[in-house]
Formats: sequence, structure tokens, C-alpha cells
Amino acid sequence: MIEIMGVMKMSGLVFSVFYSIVQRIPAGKVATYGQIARLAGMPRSARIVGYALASCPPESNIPCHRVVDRLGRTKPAFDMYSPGTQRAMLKAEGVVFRSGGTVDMALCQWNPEEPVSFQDSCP
DNA sequence: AATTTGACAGCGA
DNA sequence: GTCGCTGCCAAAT
Repeated sequence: MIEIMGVMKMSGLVFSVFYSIVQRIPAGKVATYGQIARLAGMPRSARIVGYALASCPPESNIPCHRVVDRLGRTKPAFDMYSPGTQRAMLKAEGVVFRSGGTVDMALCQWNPEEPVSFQDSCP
């Protein structure tokens, strides 16, 4: 959040919201643009999320590689600096890929409702 | 100030 | 499953 300050200054403050959300994506999980937009309270601004991430400030600790489209495809043409890198990073984090090279969303889509809680039997 | 563009998503055919 | 069209809103020109 601190590193974001500089970014939010140079970009719209809407961006900072997206960035902070993306930062909450745990390793081994991925989120979609629409999902992030939804969490930000702008369900129809999926494109803006992508546009925000396009700035992808290298200074900040934004795991932009954990953001894919709704089909689990790693869309960015440059695919994080070089083709295949994003998939490799996600794999290294434990993200499961399907035969088509897409992320298995059913298994690896981040569920913001369930943070990282260990205790599940706590009614 | 107006138009085009873009790391998307949803719906219908 | 694919393909095309529409909605969306900030940035760039």
C-alpha cells in the first residue's frame, strides 16, 4: 500500500484501488480483471483494470502476473517481459494449468471471501 | 473539446 | 466449443 502512493499520485486514484486488490492475491491463486473490478466496486470497469495494470509499476510489489482474463488465459501479448514467463511464474507458485495452457480457474481462482484463514471450524 | 484506443466481460447466434 | 457485437471508462492523441 505504501509503494502504491507514488503510483496513485501519477495515475488516477481509481488505479490505487485495483493495485491494492491485486496485491491481496495470494500465491498460487489468480484473479480475473472483472473480478478485481467487481471488488473495487466497478463491476463494468474490467477494461480499466487492465489499463491500470498496463502501468504495472515495477517499483511496486504488484503481482500483475496473477491477473488473467476470465478464461484463465494469460492475455498480455508480451506475457510479462517474455513469452511464457508468466506461466512459469504461476506454475512455480502452484497454479494448476489445463492442457490448453490456460489456468484452471475452478481450482486456482482467488476467493476474496475466504482470506487465508486457517480456522475453518469456528461457528 | 472530440475521437480513438485498450492487459476485458457478457450475451446471443 | 467459436465468432461477433455491445457496454465500459480512463488515457492518449
